[in-house]
Amino acid sequence: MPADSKPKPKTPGRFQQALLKWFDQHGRHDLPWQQDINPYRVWVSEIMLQQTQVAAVIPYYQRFMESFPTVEALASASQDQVLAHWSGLGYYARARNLHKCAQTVVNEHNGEFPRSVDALTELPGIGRSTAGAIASISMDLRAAILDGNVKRVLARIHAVDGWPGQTAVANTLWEIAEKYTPAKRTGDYTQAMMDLGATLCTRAKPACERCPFEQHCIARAQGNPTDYPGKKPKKEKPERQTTLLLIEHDGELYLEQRPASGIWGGLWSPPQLEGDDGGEASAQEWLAAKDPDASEIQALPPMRHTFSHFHLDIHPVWIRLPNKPGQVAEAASGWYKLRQLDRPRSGQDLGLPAPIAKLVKQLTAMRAPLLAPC
DNA sequence: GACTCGTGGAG
DNA sequence: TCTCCAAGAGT
Repeated sequence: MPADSKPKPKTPGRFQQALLKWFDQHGRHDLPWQQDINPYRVWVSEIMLQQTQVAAVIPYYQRFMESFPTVEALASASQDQVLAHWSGLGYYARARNLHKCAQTVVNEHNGEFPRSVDALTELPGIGRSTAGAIASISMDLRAAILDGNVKRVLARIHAVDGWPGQTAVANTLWEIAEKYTPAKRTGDYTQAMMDLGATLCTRAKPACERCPFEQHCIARAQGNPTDYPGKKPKKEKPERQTTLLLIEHDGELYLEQRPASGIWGGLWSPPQLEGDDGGEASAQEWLAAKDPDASEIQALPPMRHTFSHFHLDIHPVWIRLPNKPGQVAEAASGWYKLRQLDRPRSGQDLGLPAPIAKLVKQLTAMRAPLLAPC
């Protein structure tokens, strides 16, 4: 059934008033990015919050703002520094785009974020919804958003069928979102919709009895709010294997920087042998070609890791080079040498992927006596 | 439109 | 242990 033929909820004016009243009483007003609001702070928060829950973002946001309090500070930082602050948060293209965007704002916009949705969308990492959030929350412009919370709330109120990943469904939701977005208190309205979705109109157990729209929600009337929005079609996750070479020499672990794009782009990791069947045999082969004199090699327990679109079995191999590191050390001349194995996520100016950080921590625990901090 | 891109919490 | 998916955007 097309959304247009369905009964419509209350008029926009009533809708917004009810929502804002609820927001004033029950909304969240103490989040870090709701203090000292300006375009820079809101922008950083919105990027961090993409596909990431509030609780996970808060400590990252605070550390980030402490190190990069202004767009100028961020623009003049190195990419390694930025990625180090993002380490463990995931979706690292966000950090690379964030850095690039800061430099664009400083160099081409006089250090000021452009004051329109269209101009904001031109910037790297800022799409339609994030632009709407920045414009409405930090600039008090009338601009709509359509994040996961708003999609869920609107899909339920209007009983919009289908998965929002489909363009037609998304277009329908955008239309509704634009229609409801008020010209006054737009920032509060935006926050209110997200708060409603995050705290009350939740995915699994919506608290309809506390919702300001209870009497006007079609999905509630139908008795099946959790059927909205429609689910994403399932897909099989392919299996991948990798051998991770934990090469240690003279109390240091060798790390190489990953390619700028792709998974963990720009982050640092022990060298990987990708696409093989994994394990000690392939590591032996690799090592033999590089350094016949290598002393000790030991396979560690494999780690299974699930990404959003594939499974990865990591086969770590621990290689301890003799005092004369030979050709491996030569090959590794451009590599980073990690000394503070016990603190892979602090006091460093480069980023490590979360599973790698964990592994390094484990490795340290195994051989702590030999690798005391210098 | 279909893929790619992380991580941790919830169930 | 496994699936699902959260304040999406880029290719």
